Amino acid sequence: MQAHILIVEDEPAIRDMIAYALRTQSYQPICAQDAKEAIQAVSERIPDLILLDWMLPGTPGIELARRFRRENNTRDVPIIMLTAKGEESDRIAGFDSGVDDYVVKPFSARELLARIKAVLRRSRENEEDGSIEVGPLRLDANQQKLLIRDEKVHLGPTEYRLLHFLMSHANRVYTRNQLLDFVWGGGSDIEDRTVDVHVRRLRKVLEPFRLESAIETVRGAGYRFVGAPPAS
Amino acid sequence: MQAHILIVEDEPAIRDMIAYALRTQSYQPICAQDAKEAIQAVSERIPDLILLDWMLPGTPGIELARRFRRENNTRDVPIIMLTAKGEESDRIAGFDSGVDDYVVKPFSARELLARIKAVLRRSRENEEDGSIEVGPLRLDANQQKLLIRDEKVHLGPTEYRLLHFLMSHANRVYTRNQLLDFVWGGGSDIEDRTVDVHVRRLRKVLEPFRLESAIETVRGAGYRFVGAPPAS
DNA sequence: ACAGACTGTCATAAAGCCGTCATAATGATT
DNA sequence: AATCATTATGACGGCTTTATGACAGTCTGT
Repeated sequence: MQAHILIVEDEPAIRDMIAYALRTQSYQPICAQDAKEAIQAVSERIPDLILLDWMLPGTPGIELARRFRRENNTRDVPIIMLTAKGEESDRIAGFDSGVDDYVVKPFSARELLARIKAVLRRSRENEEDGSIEVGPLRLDANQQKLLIRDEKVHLGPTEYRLLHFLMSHANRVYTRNQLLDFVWGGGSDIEDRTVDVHVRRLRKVLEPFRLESAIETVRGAGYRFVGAPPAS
Repeated sequence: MQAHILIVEDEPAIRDMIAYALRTQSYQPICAQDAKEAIQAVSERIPDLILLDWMLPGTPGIELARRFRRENNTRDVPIIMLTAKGEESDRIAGFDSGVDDYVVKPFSARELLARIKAVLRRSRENEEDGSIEVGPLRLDANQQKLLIRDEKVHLGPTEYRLLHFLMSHANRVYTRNQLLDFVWGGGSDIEDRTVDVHVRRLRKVLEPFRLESAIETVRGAGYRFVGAPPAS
């Protein structure tokens, strides 16, 4: 079944370029110039993926993304942001609003298609459950299992929840107490140093895969899960 | 070949949302407000799947599910329950065996569609006689017989149903209570530890074939049937 | 009513997980 | 460099969850 992809982009040249590229890969593009048209298009058919320009006349893209995330019908439709320049702060705001990926302009058709393919695959794999995939790590919600590069790894319940939380809030620092609240649940009067130990256990699990640095220590603050590989 | 899906739901907003979501995926929705309309609709055309609200005015959903299961025409139509906010006790209160899956409100369109897709796929696979084959295991629907590598093994009714459920929902973890719902049928006021014992009995049966690890324990969660062979 | 097959519950053994602590290592500050 | 503060690490005992074997009640068909 052909995937329908909604393009929300005001610049006609870019829009057409994308639409053309999509068609060559047998995707079905649907075009919208602005937020209004996008909403209209979605009401006719829920797309399988949305390409959303960051800078839109009228309603900014980020606003639209939030709106899609709020609606029940579209909550789970993956969104790829098209951002003008690689403003770090923009990207962070985008990820915060639940955007799945972003591509920085100018981008090549090949690059865009690769991202689309990856996001679609992920969403197909996760559609039956609440799995999370970040880099080579895949946390399967149905199975309570962690898959690293197709290898099954066993996690205890707490480790599972901790990793799940960190992965679904990647690139953001959490203090030990925040983690205790979110992962252990409030009320539990647990020594905050206990978090260290569980982080340690997670890292131990990741070690054989050279991924122990995925969980970073932020001295004086807490811990952070970094999604992007250290391809700096 | 469009799949026809009957929606039995009294809340118009939810009904419409579902119908809309179904149409976007080229399913053919048929709506019913209550048990009476549902029966009427079924008599006109047997749907490929039924979405059944748990709380219905008049005849409760569970009652209707039982009825569908009794009738010869509808015995094999898969049913997905739409249960109100995840009160475990609600489900325990009256799930009947034979419900294929359930979705907890509020649910997203994508989640529902994923479940529908999965259930339809399963039902197509088992369309013939209800037999299931996973790896070296073959469960014969006619007789309560399990064939392991051409050797027939006897199972008790409960063991049979438990294994049948696990095999037809392979690779997914189910809590003891979910298994009680699906396999024993709700309302049965049974100690959840009983599930352990039946799992034990199944494993014992599988042991001579070195297949006892086909049913995995997920600590803190429940049990899972793994389709892929463990080592070999 | 009897034999045989099944099933649910319980007690006990085993296994797995978790939180804490003591100590080493690392980083920051002056 | 010395000292203080923060984090990493390994070990341990307790506790919770599962596994397992035994047993008694129920049901079926004879």
